[in-house]
Amino acid sequence: MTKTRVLIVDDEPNIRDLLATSLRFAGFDIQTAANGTAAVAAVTASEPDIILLDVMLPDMNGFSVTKKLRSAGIQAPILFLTARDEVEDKITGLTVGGDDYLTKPFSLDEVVARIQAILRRTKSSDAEPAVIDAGPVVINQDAHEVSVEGTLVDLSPTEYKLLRFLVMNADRVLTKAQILDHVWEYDFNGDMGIVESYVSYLRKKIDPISSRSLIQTKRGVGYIYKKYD
Amino acid sequence: MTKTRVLIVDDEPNIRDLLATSLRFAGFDIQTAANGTAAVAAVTASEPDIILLDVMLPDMNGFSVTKKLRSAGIQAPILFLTARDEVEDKITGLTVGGDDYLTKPFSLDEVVARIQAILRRTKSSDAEPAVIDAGPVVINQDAHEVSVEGTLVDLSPTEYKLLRFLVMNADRVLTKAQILDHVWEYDFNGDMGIVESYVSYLRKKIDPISSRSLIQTKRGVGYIYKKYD
DNA sequence: ACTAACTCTCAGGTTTCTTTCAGACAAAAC
DNA sequence: GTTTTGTCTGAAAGAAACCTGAGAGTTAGT
Repeated sequence: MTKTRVLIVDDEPNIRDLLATSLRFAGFDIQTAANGTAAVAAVTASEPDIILLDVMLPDMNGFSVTKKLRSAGIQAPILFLTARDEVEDKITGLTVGGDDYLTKPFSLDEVVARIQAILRRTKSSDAEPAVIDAGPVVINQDAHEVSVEGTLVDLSPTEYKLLRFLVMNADRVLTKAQILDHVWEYDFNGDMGIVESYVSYLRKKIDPISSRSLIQTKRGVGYIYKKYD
Repeated sequence: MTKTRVLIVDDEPNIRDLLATSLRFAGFDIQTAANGTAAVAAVTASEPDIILLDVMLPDMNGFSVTKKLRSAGIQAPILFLTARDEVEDKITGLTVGGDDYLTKPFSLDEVVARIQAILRRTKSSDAEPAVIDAGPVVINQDAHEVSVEGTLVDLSPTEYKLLRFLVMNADRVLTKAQILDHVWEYDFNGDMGIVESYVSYLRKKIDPISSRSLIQTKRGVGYIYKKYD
């Protein structure tokens, strides 16, 4: 099975590198472009399976790039990236078909999740399953629902992302730094105490349902979710 | 199989030498750089498999160096080194992908362990296995778990590091000085009595489970962990 | 505009870990 | 058998890591 090809189009080098590094680690084959013209050139060179496209580029906007891509016969789904205050006006009408959008600043874990969601919706055989079954915890990513031993639990957005990250890395210790860098938005610069807080919130919600302690503390190292006891 | 190449970037000559010597002994192929500029130059000369990068360098900080490296197309994972009091502010956003960080002062054994953990995650082929199976003692480094004859044992961070060091050097006598130098932080300046204390703690936890004495004393020399009787 | 829910920070409280030390103990030397 | 040397271990102070509740500030929904 060949890797899924992702084209990243963004004019900020920081974001490009951040996304490239993160997605490459997640197993994708990455290409980048800094503007619309380069993007159009890149897709013809090697057709990507999905495109990450910043809506505000120096040379042209999201509409123009999309139009150019589509008329060049590119059918790859697009995940639009946009600043929070541009959302309403710029995005409406863009996310047709399998497309979706994400507001900056995003969390790296969320980008990966969204990409996989799109791949799942649009054909692509090499897609991760929508349901993560990890012992007592089952996460349905399409429905955004979490159940512990069959019981549905109501989680806040951050709680959901944190649990998903822990569960996707089941049986492996994650440091607070790693959790912070993957689950929280990339521009977050608060302290790691927030991870402790959210672990505490999560435990309060999911531990009473289960017969055991699902999220364990590895003192001096981090946290771990164990699939089996 | 060719050796794993490690690039060490730190402005303190002491730390550089300490790391270089220790990692060379651990079987790595070492290169060093004293600042960000030299680091960028070094990676182009010979691409390393992993980079040890001090976050506070005289000419640029961790962000800048990382940015430069990434935009130069270097995809090698990075293990960031940082002073304890810089942690909160300087680190957030750095441990993307397979990256990780370690606070100074660290223990040499820990550096090697972290490097191997990163290589394991980033699938750099020539990686040590996550599970160390040494007779009765089995250490799962991903989960940070230790079992003796199948029974899980709960160890403190230092107990864990000590046992891992003994087990990784199974069937070889280790002097208290060696143990102190590898397991404790490099600036530790207490006496070797602490090794005795911790050996005692370990024995109290693991010996009752096993049918034999796992850590043996070589009077006048040091300690040895024997895989088989 | 009001309310509810969520995010984030902070500090007090609690638990666990580290380190030192002194006396008990064991092995080798004489 | 006694001394000397080296090792073991329990106690205890202090430090570090972690947990959690309360509250301020923000956002989202009605």
